[in-house]
Amino acid sequence: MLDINFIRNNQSLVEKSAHEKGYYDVDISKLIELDDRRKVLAKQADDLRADRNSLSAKMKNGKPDPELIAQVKDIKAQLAEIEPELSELEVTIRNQLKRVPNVIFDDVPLGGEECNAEVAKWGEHRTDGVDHLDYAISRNWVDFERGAKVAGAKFYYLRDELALLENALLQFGIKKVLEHGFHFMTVPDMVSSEILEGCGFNPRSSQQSDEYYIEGEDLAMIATAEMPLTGFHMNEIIDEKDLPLCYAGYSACFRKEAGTYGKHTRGLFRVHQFNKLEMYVFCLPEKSREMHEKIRSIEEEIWQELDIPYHVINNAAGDLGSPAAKKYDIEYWSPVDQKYRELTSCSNCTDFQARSLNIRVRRNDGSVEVLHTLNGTAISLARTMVAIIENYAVKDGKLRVPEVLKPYLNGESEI
RNA sequence: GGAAGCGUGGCCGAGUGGUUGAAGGCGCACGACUCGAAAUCGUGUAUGCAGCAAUGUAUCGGAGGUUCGAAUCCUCUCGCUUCCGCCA
Repeated sequence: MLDINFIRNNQSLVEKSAHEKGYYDVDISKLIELDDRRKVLAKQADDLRADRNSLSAKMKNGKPDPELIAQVKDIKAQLAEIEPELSELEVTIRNQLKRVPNVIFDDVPLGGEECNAEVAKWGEHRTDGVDHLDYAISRNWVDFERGAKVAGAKFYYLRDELALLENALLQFGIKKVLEHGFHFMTVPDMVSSEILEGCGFNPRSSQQSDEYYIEGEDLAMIATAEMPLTGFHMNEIIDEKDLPLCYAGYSACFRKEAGTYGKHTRGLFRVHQFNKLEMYVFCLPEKSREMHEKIRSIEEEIWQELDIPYHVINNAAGDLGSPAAKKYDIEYWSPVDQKYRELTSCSNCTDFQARSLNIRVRRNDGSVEVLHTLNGTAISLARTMVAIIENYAVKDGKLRVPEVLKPYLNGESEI
């Protein structure tokens, strides 16, 4: 969430960003009015408490004075009138505040998805591709039918070489993130609502929530390791000298994907459960733009080494989530569909998530401020396998193995 | 799941209901000493909110309650540890 004082001082900017992102359901002026009221009440309550405290202090020697006690009781009565409204107001303000999206950077294209700007392009488009699902089924590498039998549509089994390919990709991904100084981690696959909402995801009550929730518990299955990685440092103050903190979390990811039926749902591209290696960075505010470029370059490096043609887009405002100030997507060129498809994304969330979860930095000079967080996909395995099959499979033949994956597949050049 | 114990500042660790936002130590910062360093000594060192500031106020896992006054008492709750049960 944003800082209420920032919102006060930059009201039009905040409103403009919310509008550009496309969800504009919070009345900023009203929010500021609520906070005005909160300040007045808080001041009154503080003054009353000051009176109460000084009167109480007069009775410190164990000599209760009926006169003073009566006065204190009167003050308590006044407090009792203010406090409920004050605490209710604080909750309301926080809830409203959580709904105000992060401000976009000035180099984010305005408009909707159609305004996404291509900022880089790599590789030669292949003209012939192999449909990944037909191919994988023909090799008996994937089983959606039995997946549906045990868990429902969009659940699947991977087997034999494809399951081994997934493992090889993970090993390759781990190697890459280690090379770039990330700490490899495995994480809880469930998080509490506090973490989920602090990351800027829609709450359980929301119609748009994409998460699976555990009945009777304040828990959700994670949609990305970004969730537990953000929560990792909740309520902590990190010394400046320890930043940046770079983590790469591997987890299963669970998404309901409600309402996406019909949008390229075939096969492994959009499923309810997949595995992903996610990069996550906590850094100084003035370093986050630079770090964002670094994460993007790592992602590009991965696709180049896998030799998958791609382009990078700077997502337009209407395509950004609530927490992101700027986001890059890497889309690979699908030779089957003759178009680009999303493979990874990386976002600079500035201080948006960190403020919600109270994650701060203690500067060398002793001052404390909210730090910045960023996240980026290292490798999303199911989708990457789609891209690899499309680019590397030989129709009615074997799957050629990308050079960098050979070490993890017994040195085989085809499987 | 049953029983017991414990949750205090960046960390460790004191804390008879009343100058306790909190002793002491560690760590850290600055200063002195030194050619420099180590050691030593001195000073400082939680966060939120309001305020230009002085300062006020809140916070000792969380939420309620008792009291003129709660880190200290009561209730609930969450987490951790240990023992038992169960189990990859």
